[in-house]
Amino acid sequence: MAITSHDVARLAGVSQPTVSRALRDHPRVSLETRAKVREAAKSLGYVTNHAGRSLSTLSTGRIGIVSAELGNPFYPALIAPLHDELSARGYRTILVTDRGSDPLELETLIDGSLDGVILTTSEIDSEIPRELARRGLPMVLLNRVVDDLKADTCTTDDAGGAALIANLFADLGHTCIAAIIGHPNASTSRDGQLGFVHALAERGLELPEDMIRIGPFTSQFGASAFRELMTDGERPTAVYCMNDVIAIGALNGAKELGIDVPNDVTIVGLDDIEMASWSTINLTTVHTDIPGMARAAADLILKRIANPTAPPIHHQESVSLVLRGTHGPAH
Amino acid sequence: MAITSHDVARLAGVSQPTVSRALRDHPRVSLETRAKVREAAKSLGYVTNHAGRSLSTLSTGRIGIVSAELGNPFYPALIAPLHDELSARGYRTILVTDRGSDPLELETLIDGSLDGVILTTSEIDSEIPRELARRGLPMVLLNRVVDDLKADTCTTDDAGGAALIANLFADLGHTCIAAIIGHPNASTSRDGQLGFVHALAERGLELPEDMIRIGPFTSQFGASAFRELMTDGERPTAVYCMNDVIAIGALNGAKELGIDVPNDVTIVGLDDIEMASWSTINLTTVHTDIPGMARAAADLILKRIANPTAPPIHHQESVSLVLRGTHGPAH
DNA sequence: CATTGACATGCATACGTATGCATGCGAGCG
DNA sequence: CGCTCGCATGCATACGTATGCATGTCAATG
Repeated sequence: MAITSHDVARLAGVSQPTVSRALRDHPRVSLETRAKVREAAKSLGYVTNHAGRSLSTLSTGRIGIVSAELGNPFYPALIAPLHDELSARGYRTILVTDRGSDPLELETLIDGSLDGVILTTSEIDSEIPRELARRGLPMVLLNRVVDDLKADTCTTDDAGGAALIANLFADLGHTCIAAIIGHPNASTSRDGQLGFVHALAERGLELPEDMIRIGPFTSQFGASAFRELMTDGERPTAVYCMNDVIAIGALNGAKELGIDVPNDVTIVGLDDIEMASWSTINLTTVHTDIPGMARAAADLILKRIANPTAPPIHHQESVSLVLRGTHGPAH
Repeated sequence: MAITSHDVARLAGVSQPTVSRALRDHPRVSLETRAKVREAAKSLGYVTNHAGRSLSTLSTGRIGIVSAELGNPFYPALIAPLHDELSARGYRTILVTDRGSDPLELETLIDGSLDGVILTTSEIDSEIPRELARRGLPMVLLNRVVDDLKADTCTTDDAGGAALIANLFADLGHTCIAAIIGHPNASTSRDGQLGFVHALAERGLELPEDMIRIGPFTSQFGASAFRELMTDGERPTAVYCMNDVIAIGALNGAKELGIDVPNDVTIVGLDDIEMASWSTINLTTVHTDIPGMARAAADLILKRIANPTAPPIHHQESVSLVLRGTHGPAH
């Protein structure tokens, strides 16, 4: 059915190996033969079969990107530049959407169809990165990290970002402070929370238990957690949200309750996704260079593929405060 | 380096073909041997090599989804249920992000590494679907369609949705009506525009040239087009946006200009993505059953793979109006 | 006890490509 | 004119798995 290099060889009047060499510009094929083979291949519409090539070369030219939360715009924003960078370096990108407990996913990563894997949504106790490490598959942990694993990582300064916000709150005179935090098995949540609490403490402030809400990284959760915070017990005057999606959910919750932001309450996010800059949102948040982080991760995985035994590299992207319209002084 | 079925065979004391059969529960392998092989495979951590299997069976168990605009939340919302449905039916999903003129992309689709392809962002004159058709690769056109091609399609009733909006505008008494439309080489744009103009005409209304803005499906374009419409010449009192992302951009533009929605102007979108229901957005729009459409597309591609020569099927998803907070009567 | 048949397994090979090695050819040199 | 060398190409094979066919074993049957 499909056209093979044997078909091309027959048409060009050469052997199959010569076709293989000619199409990849092997220097030991005469220019004349190369042209003849090229023409035959073109006229037949020949495309090198991936399974055959991959079986023969024991490499695939494909890198997997594992992401669980495509619905969170942070991830598409991360994946697009990753794809572009890898593509420019001659690698194809396979997006593996990790939808929870699908055992097929792990197999997809280790069945030999990928040269390397970039994990973006690992949890602290994830088995997948450990299994990949065990099998020696080149891997980069992007964004979220896993404990006690010798692997390349590429992260943002979550603790530093949280500290920026803690100091902003302190500068604005807030004393009753709340936080809406992502699930704690994401390293970003853990590091952000620790960084936040630590920085508050340095300013003589604290984050009491009942001012913390923990849940998924969704706007729905942001909204419901915010409503809870504003209706149960004492009302906070400033709310730190672990990412922009949660923060936007909190803004939705405020709208529903008729609470004015920033006059009644300050809401701040983290990531600076594109939506945060929309006029209808106008969220004060912490900026990270997402494309820059993606390019660094692309670089790391290619280095790792080239040299599987080099010591692990840890790249950390710096952060900066973006003051927009959702913060204000304590009243 | 990697474990092969030969290694398992050696450990289990059987031949390689027996390993192959045992692991796939071939009935002609004794239960005893199956257990022995399973144990050997498990202890070695054996995973079937994809290239080998694919080369031998001439099928891959993988379906490609081609999407260009992951940043538009419509597509992740479409891809997630597609992935789930295909996964439940035993197929893996490969997301191929089509980033414009990358010639590698086409090769990725036709190099034999996919059993079928679902195209979500084809343009009317796209070469890719035609090339796939020429090569007889099973294919479904989802969301956007291509002219003069015998292929399965799965679309929403774009013209019907646009007509719902036209009638809403007419019912509300609007006479000065504008439209912000996506690029015209997307079939959804063309059909939506035609349906809109036609339905307006039936109500004795029209859409003048200078009330139309055409551009990409982004919120940035929605905002800039809206600002133009409100500052050049006569001001429309109702603006039809070709999708929710553009509509939200228009809302941003309105905010920047200090224009009140819906008192000063009516803005309506199309798709009913999740963001449209957020309290901070609260967009009046047209609802489509996105997961339902995805499931239908999954069904179509699997049917097509099972029977490549059956006549093409055209699935159309119906639509309904969702009245929220961005429409109002003409003043 | 010989024959048949069901059943379990192994052998050989195919899938498509890439590569080490051998071969053949022509030119250059002594 | 014969030898050597370089270059272009073909041959054989490897990559890992799946499958048609042949083979072997054992129990049941006449």
